[in-house]
Amino acid sequence: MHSQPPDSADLGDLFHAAFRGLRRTWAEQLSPWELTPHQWRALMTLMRPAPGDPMRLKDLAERLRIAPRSATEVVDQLEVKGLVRRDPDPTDRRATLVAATADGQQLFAKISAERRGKSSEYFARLSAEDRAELARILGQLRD
Amino acid sequence: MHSQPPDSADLGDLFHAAFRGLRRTWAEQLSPWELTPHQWRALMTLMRPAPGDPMRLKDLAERLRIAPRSATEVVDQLEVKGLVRRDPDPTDRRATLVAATADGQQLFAKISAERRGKSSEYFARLSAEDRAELARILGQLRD
DNA sequence: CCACATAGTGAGGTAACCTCTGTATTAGTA
DNA sequence: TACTAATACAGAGGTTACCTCACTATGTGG
Repeated sequence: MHSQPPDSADLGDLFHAAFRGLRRTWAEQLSPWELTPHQWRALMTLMRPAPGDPMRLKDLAERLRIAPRSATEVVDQLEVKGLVRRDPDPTDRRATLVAATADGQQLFAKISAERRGKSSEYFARLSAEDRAELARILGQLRD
Repeated sequence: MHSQPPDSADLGDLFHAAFRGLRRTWAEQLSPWELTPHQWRALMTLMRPAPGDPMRLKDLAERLRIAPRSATEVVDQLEVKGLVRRDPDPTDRRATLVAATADGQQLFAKISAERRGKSSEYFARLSAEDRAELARILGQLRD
């Protein structure tokens, strides 16, 4: 009579706890490089299509699923650190193209390697099956 | 050659997206009552053991997995709304006991009912099996 | 009784968002 | 072609949900 199935409250709580754990782990892993998880995600997104490939601020925002204004912000931060560069879009003078600098690309490679090597990955404690399962379920939630 | 397994970056992204969705959904559902998700979680936690049961601020913080100072804050907010009351702990004059007021209990009941009825629950789009699976996997992550 | 720990809070800070407004610039219509 | 509407970005300012550090009032163990 007491083993109620995981209701929404519990799931929400679990989700909340797990997410906070993920954030904390990321923050710790990134702290040696003085990058916040947010900045890392942005840099990663900029590297997605191809390492030096420029992207409009607006598109970056879309991929990060944040408001364009918020993309401006994170690009500002990365620009100050010299990891990305803003260039005017030659085809549209309203737009600015953002691209990772050589420094940015190097840092990205270094951190990626370190993370892969360390396997201090947050999700490492899950089996491969569970990771796949989690990805599948989260995919359903996103839609 | 293109269906790479969900690597950490993807999982992190999926997680991020899903969590933001959850937050947004909650915020929308709670907005008619002018409660933030955080406040709702705190109120819910206070109702956990038993509806009128007082709890030390410190214990509330522990259950919410936040710093005691942050619990002070959310209790302040709920107190202003009259949903929660602070009383001195008779057994320890350093401590304060927090308990949901009658208003708080009523609001909790009303919102709980509404949410259950509406089934506009964020996790409703998942099958029962997937919800259980998700809970199991998230539980492993929390440890 | 004295050192130390503990409970809560004031002060102040940060990350990661947001909206609203304004200014270029481009695109669509008449 | 003129003129209006939409778009891209950034300035200003706000919010949520946290945090640490320092302080005060208590309680506890030697």
